Amino acid sequence: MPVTLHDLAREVGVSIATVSRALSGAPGVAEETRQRVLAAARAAHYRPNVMAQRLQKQRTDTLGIIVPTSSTRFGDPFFGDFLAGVGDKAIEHEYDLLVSTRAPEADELHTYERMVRERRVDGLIVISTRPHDERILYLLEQNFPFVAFGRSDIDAEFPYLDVDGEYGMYHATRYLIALGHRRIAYISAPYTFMYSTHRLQGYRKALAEHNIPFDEQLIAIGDLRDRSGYNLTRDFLSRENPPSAIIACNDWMASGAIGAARDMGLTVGQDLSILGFDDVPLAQIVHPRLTTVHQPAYEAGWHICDMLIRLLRQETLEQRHVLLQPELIVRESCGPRATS
Amino acid sequence: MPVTLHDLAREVGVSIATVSRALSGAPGVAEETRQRVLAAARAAHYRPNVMAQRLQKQRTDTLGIIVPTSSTRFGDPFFGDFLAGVGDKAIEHEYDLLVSTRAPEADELHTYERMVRERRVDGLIVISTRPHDERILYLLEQNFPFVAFGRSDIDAEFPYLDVDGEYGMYHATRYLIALGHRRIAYISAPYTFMYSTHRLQGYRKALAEHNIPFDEQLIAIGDLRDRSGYNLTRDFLSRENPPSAIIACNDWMASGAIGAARDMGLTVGQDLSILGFDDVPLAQIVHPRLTTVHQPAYEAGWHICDMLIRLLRQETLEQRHVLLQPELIVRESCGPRATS
DNA sequence: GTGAAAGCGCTAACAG
DNA sequence: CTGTTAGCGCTTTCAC
Repeated sequence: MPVTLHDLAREVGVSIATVSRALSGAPGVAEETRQRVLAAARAAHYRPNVMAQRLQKQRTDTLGIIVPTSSTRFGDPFFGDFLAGVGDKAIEHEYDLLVSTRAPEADELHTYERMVRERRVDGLIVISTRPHDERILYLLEQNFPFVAFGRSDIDAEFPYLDVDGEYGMYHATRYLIALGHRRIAYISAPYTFMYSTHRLQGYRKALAEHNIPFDEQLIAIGDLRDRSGYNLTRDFLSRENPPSAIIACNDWMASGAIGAARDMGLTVGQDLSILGFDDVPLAQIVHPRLTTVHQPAYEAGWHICDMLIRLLRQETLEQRHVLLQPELIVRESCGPRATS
Repeated sequence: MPVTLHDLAREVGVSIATVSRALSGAPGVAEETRQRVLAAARAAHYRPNVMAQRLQKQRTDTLGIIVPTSSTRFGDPFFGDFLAGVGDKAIEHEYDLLVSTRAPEADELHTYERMVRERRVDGLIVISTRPHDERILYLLEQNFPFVAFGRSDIDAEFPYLDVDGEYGMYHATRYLIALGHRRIAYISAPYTFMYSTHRLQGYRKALAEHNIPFDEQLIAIGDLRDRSGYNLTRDFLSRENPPSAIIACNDWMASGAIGAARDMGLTVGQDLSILGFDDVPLAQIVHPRLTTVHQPAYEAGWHICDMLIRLLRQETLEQRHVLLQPELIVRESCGPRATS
C-alpha cells in the first residue's frame, strides 16, 4: 500500500494539513517541524498521489496532442522530431504529454470532445491544420486553451506557430528560375492541408515575378508518399513538352521523383532538377542528395509547447502568431537547365 | 462550469447515487428512471470528470511509455510506427497513452519512479531493452505491471514481445553465403542494446554452419545513423582484403554503406552486396533498393499494448513471451559474389 | 428501486 | 504556528 499524507501525519505526530504545507513549501510551518516531516517523507519514500492533487486543484498538468495515424502514420520522421520537441519541453515544465492516435475518418472531433469535456488535459496542440478547421472552431467555441501548428482560413484569431511555406516555396522556385528553368512542374500535397495553399502561392508568386505564365498542366497532387512522387513524375516526363524541373511538397515525393527520373534514364541534377520540402534525414541519403527547404521540426514542436504552457500559466505571449522562415538547403539534385 | 452528477441529480429529481448507477449501467435502477437520467445527461452534454473517477477507482486507465529522445530522437520511423500501433490499441480499449521523452543520460530511472510511485499510469511499456536492464529490475521489484519490447539477460522472468533477431540475421547471413560470399562484414548496433547480441549470434551461427571462421576484423560497431554506416564502410573497403558483402544492423547504416560504396566507384548488388535490418520505408527508396530483414513495427506495438492491457485486466496471457519471426525481404542490394 | 453517507488523497480557508 | 473542516466529483456499501 502506498504511503499517504495521513500516514506521515500519524508518524510525525502532526496534522495532515501541516504535512501538506511542509511538503509543498507553503509558509507557516516551523522550520523544525518541516524538517521532521521531510525526513519522514523521505524515509517512507512518500510520493503524492497525483490524481488526488489533480481533482483538488482542478488541473491535470497534462498536455494533449491528437495524431492522425492513417496515411503516413507517425512514419514521417518529420512528425517524430516534432513530437520529440514537444515532449522535451513538456517534461522540462513537469507537464505530462498525452498522445492520442486517431484516424481522421474516425470522427476525430469526438476525440477532441473527449479530451476537453472529460478534462483529461489542460491544453491541446493541434497539428496539420486544414482550411475551415473544425477542430479549431470547436476549441475556440469551448474556449479551450490550444496552440496550432499551422494556420487556417477561419474568421477568428487563435494562437499558432507556422513555418512560412509561401516564403519557402517562393525562394525555392526563384532558385530554379535563376538556374534557367521555365517549365517547373509542381507536385502539391492534398489541399486538405492548409499549408498546401500557402506553398502553392509561393510558387505562383515567384513565377509571376519572372513573367512565367502559370500552367495548370504542370500542377499535380500527390499523397505525400514516395510512390505518388514516382508515378506523377513519370507522367510529367512522358509528355510532349516535359518540365525541366520538378518541385515536390515533401521529401518523400521528391525521392520518388528521383527514382522515376533514374528509371527513365535521366541524370538528376543535370537532365532534370528535383527539389523537395522538409529536409528529413532521407534528403541526405538519396542520390543525388536532395536540394530542399528545411523545416525545423524539433524546434517547432519545442516552441509550440512553450507557447501552450505560457498560455496555461496566464503569462502573456509576446507573440501569438509565430511564422518561422524556412531555409533553402542547396545540395545536388538541382542544376542549370540543360541547353539542348 | 462543467455539469456534474450533482447537477443532473437535482434536475431529474433523484439522488446523485441513482444518476451514477443509471449512467454506469449498474443494475438496480428502474428502466424509466434510467431513461430520464440518460436524457438529461445527453441534453446537458454531461461528461464525467475522469480525475474524480480515477481517484475513486484507484486506477488511471492510462498506459505509459518512456522514450529516449537522444541520439536518434523519435526520428526513426521504426519507432513512429511502433508507437502508432501502441496508440491504436490503447484507444481501442479506452486507455490513455502517456508518452514521456527522456534522455537516457538524464537519470532515466527517475522518470520510471515518477510514473510508478505517483501512480500516473497503470502499466508501462519498456522499449530498447538492455543487458542487465535496471528499468526492468526496478519494475519487477516494485511489482509494477509492464511488458517489454525485447528481452534481457537478467535472472528473472517478465512478459515481453521481441522480434527474433538471431533468426533474422541467421537467415540474412545464410542468404549471402548462398550467394557465394565468404568475407561478410558486419556493422553492429551498440551493445547497450540487447538485440545487438542476438543478431550477432545469428550471424555467427550461419558462419559456423558453413565452416566460415569468425573474423573479429570484420565486425564494427555503428551508432545506428547513416553517417556511421558510411564511414565504417569506407574503412572496410579500404582494406587489403575487403569484404564482398556488408550487413548492417539497421537500414540507416545500410543506406550509408550504399552511399560509401557508390562514392568509391562500386556498383552495389554487383561489386558489393549490402543488407539491412528493419525494412523502413527508406529501404525502398534508396538505389538499389535494399535487401533487408522486415520488422513488423506497427504490429509489434499493437501486440505489446494488447498484452499489457490483458495483464492489467488480470486476464491470463496465453503467452507471456512472444517471439516474432522476421522475414528477409529480397530486393536488389545483394548479388552473387563477383568472381574476379 | 432509491437515497444517505462514507471515502478515494489531497489542498485551502478558517479557527485557535 | 498548527489543527479542524470542508470540499474536488465520483463510486459504492448499507439502509430504507
